[in-house]
Amino acid sequence: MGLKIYNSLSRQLEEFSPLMDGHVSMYSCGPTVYDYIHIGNARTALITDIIRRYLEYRGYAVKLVQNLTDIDDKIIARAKTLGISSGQLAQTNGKAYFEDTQRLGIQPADVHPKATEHIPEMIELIQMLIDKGAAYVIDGSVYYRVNSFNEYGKLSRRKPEDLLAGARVEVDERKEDPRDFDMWKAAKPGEPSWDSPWGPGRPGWHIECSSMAMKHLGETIDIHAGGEDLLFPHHENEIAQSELATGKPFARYWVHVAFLKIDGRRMGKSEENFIFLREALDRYPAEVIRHFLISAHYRHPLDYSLESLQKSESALKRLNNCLETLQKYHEEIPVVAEIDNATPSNVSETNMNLLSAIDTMQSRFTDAMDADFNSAQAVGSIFSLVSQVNKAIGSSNGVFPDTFASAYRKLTEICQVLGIYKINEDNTDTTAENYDALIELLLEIRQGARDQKDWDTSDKIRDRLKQLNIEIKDTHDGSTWKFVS
RNA sequence: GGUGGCGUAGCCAAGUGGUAAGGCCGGAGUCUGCAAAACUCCUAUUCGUCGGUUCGAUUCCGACCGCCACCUCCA
Repeated sequence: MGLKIYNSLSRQLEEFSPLMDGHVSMYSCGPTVYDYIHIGNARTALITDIIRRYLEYRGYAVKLVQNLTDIDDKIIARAKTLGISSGQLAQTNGKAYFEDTQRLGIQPADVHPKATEHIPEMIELIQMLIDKGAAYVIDGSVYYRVNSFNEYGKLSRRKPEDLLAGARVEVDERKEDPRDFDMWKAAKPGEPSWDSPWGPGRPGWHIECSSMAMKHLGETIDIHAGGEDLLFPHHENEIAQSELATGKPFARYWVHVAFLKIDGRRMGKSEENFIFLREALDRYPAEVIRHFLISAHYRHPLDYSLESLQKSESALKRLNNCLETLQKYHEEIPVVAEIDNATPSNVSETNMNLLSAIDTMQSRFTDAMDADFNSAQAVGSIFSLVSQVNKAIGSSNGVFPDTFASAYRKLTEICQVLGIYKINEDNTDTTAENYDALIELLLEIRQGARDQKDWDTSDKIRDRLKQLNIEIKDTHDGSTWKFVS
């Protein structure tokens, strides 16, 4: 059983096989940086991140390119109201984009090309299209002649007459065909511009992706991802430009991420119903937001609500509790010892069951992700094992520490692919170390009180520590503590 | 008008031509000095409605109802 991807181009689930054995080239349409990104934008970025992580987990070498649209009408307009330059605005928001996505645990792409740094490449591509008769110049702007590409509409399945019937197509009398779109926009007075053979101007949106994808990944790329709203016209136009220029398929697998909704409607910037990713990150740990965003399959709409985030928070707490309990086995058992854990004569049924549950989780996880990156199902496989582990810990008769250690390693390995466990682990540990001795002392005193059934003192210590976000649990093996938020 | 999608327990959400993963919330227990955590049991003979195909459909087909999106910038 291999990996299958739903290809928007064929509208079918297809067996995935990259152009070059073992290597995957992937392009993801990035943000237009006129503002911070909202959680809806983050969904697409996160799915891209997880597809990449999973492909790597499966052994592929992935090259991911994600563009930054740093010049367009909205940037110009926003910069004007703020009284700063477009460049300044783009730079500030571009920086913010990386801050936000990295807080969410999204790994940077291998290349993050900016439109303004690829003007010559775009001019070259436009010129090529003019030379081929696929574009025409009017008043310093260059338009793509949709009629010159007879496969136009193959991605979105739109027929010319359908488009014309829609009353919402902007009528520009200068264009030969209402469907034609601009690849180069002549600058109006006062607008930022770049020199070109057709006069000063700036690139159109679609040309930048064609040009930068081909520059960094070649004429044919394996996977092209983006939000479903980009399917038309953006991706349709990318195909038209690129394929007419090269005569080769532009992207082999088109992946489109469904919308994040809020109150049943699409979360969108023009809707003004969005929540910035950074706002959400201030309220919830990154893992919680990630868990929420992958709790439905990427091709299905997902509704944002406080309640949903809380559900994810509770679910993740369950996962964390389990892993924290397992962690000590992992720390006590050297990894090498794990290899030979088959055997002993006194091997219990619980132990056997747990071992097989670990294998089951592994294969169910892979099957789920192989089925067009079904993250919701994949998460289910993880929680099934969590349940098994908890039962085994509860009974704990005849379960080898090795088995628990092995469960810990497998679970954390899988969680890494989805990024739902300690993705930004680094700072908390040193803080914990500093507190360690101090809290151990308090726990010792408390244990003394408990031995004398002095519950007042015992509970006081627990309650006061709780106020300091330190939670104590009494178990059979003594008391444990941890930071909570 | 054109195109596409969705409707599964109180909520969120997988899934399959043979009778429903997982999570959350709630209730009752077990454990515990009490908490916390965990465990057990309870919570869909049923998958929007009505028909059809089939030995059998939630899963295939058709109609209908409801919701959403794209066709204009938007992940």
